Amino acid sequence: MSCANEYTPQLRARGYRMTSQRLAILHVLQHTNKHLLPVEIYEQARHKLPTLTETTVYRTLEFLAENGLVRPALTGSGHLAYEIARHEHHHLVCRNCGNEMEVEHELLRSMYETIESESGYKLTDSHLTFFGLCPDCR
Amino acid sequence: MSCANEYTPQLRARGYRMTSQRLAILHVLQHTNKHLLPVEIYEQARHKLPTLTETTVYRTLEFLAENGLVRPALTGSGHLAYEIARHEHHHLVCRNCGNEMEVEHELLRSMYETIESESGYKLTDSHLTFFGLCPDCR
DNA sequence: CATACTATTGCAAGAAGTTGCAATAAGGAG
DNA sequence: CTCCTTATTGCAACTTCTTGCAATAGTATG
Repeated sequence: MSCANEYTPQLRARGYRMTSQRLAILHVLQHTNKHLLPVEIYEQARHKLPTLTETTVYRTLEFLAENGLVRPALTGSGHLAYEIARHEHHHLVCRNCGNEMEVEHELLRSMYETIESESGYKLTDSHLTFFGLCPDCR
Repeated sequence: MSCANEYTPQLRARGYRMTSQRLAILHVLQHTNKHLLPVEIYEQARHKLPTLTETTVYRTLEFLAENGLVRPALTGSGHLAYEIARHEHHHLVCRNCGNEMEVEHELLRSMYETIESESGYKLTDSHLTFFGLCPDCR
């Protein structure tokens, strides 16, 4: 079917199934390097799988995010967009021109530790978006 | 009118107006210590101002957030909730029981500096939510 | 390969959030 | 206090997102 098949065993191991819908959505996300809105994913995946519905796209994205195959990110306008889960990172968005760059999760490791020891919580994940002015706009 | 009147000069200074709608919404947020969803704010503010509409609530919250009077926060289910802007802080949510605590922004200062020097961006604000397991659930 | 179990999907209805535009009302000026 | 400018609101239509439920289709088993 597709290169996205590498994900099948990951789902199986957790008792879930690989379906053509999940495959189509993963495929779209694998072949872009930016994060996409649910509608954009729907439009693109529909080319491969015309029977796909928006409902399924929303549910699938939430499902894939819970299982760590994709990552949600908050856009500047406050909407959720998704991207394939590669190395863990966060986003830094320019408030002026909208330009974006990635912030390596590694940079935040010591902060994670500080928060854990101060709070007593065991951190599992986080949802971080930083806003600012890029070098060109400041 | 209300204790929220302290905000009037802040808006005036920026060329905006204080209105009964903004006052009612600020009032609601001032008298709770948790963050509220737009619908909840609408329901509560409506008691004081029955002519208020949901449209206005959404627009007002976005406006107040842009002007630093309220802060948006992402809930566990991925929705935006709002709270009055007091000291700057972020949220730590338990993935198991939903319990929440605040993370002082101060704790993140050195990370902010690291990000600024690595990226060349000037950070203005951020949208951070941490997830994990609270002491009781871990 | 046929059967059964149940995870997953599609549909339809509904809830939440957004947008354009004409009407309203802050608040500065006379 | 009245008039004028224009920021802000309410309305209505629309888009986006969510939910319940019956139908569908992966996949394990015999």
